[in-house]
Amino acid sequence: MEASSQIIPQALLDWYDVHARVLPWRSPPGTPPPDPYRVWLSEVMLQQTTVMAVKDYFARFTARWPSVTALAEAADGDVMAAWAGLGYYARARNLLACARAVAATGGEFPQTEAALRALPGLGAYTAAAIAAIAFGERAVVVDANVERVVARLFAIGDPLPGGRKAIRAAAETITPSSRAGDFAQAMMDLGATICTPRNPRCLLCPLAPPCAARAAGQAEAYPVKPAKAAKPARQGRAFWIERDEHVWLVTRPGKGMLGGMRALPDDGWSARADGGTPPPLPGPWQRAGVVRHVFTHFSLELSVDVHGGAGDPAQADAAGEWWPLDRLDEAGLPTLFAKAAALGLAAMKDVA
DNA sequence: TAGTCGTGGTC
DNA sequence: TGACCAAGACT
Repeated sequence: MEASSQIIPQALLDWYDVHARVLPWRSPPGTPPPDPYRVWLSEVMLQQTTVMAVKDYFARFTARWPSVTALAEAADGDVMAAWAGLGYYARARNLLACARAVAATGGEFPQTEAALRALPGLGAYTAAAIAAIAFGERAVVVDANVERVVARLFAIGDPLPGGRKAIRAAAETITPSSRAGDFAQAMMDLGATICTPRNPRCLLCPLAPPCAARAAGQAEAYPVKPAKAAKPARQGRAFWIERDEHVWLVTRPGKGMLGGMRALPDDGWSARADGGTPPPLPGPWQRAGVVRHVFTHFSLELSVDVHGGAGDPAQADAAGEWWPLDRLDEAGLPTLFAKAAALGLAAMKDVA
């Protein structure tokens, strides 16, 4: 590697030695790497998710399942319920699949980027990140932070997603062969705290001297992103059926929206269309309220209706279970249905 | 390649 | 207040 290409990583690592964030899944700069299990778990949780949101979940998961073999032996429903509220539930399904694959091959994570990439839920970013952080491999780690830092550093104006090829090539040129994990985490810390999407703090940036976008006074203009499509507004209904201090809950199909999660029965709303399928019991139904929830690609106005009659959905050939109200917080409802359940619960209390 | 897939914080 | 965004993966 030429001397000039080491200036950037060296400046970044010097900055990281002083300013590294202290995080539960991280070891301090220049110290031995953390347990690969904790690196893997944190990386999966951090996909498209903020550090603040992950912290509590990481603590609960590691306390309950201290190793990958312990997690591999967990029941599916327990893991899904523990993940409830964190979002992108395919990650939890893949987490279990990955833990079981690792446990089945001896309980040790593979130590190379290529082998990690083959595991469920580990894409290009996560495989590279684990290889670098847990095993010290010189892997080119490119997440949204790195994309932003590199696009600005080299003033790469090719719009995403096509511009990712040029960004990756540029990232390759500044990735050092030593301290691979620290370098990757330093890039992400820089992107999270200094080289932010809006109002970057260039005056505090250790990479300001060589930064091409900064020199042009155009840091915030990079990376160039395409305009986003408008979100459709959908409508649907959820149904609260209460008997003897229990509520009727279903488990959603394994794939698709909120897949594998417990939920209130609903009318089949989706990103593509409003709901419309009939309720699990004949009426009368009474409107308890409306929940407004915004997903990544659509918004939903979900009416919550409570049942005011008799009948048993279990005898109406519906798949589900009676869940005790005093343990509702253990049901692992995703946020949308947790909000809906709060309305249903309150409405029934008012009646009583 | 482009669409799908959650949630909560920020400005 | 709404649009943007976060340590992306999968199909």
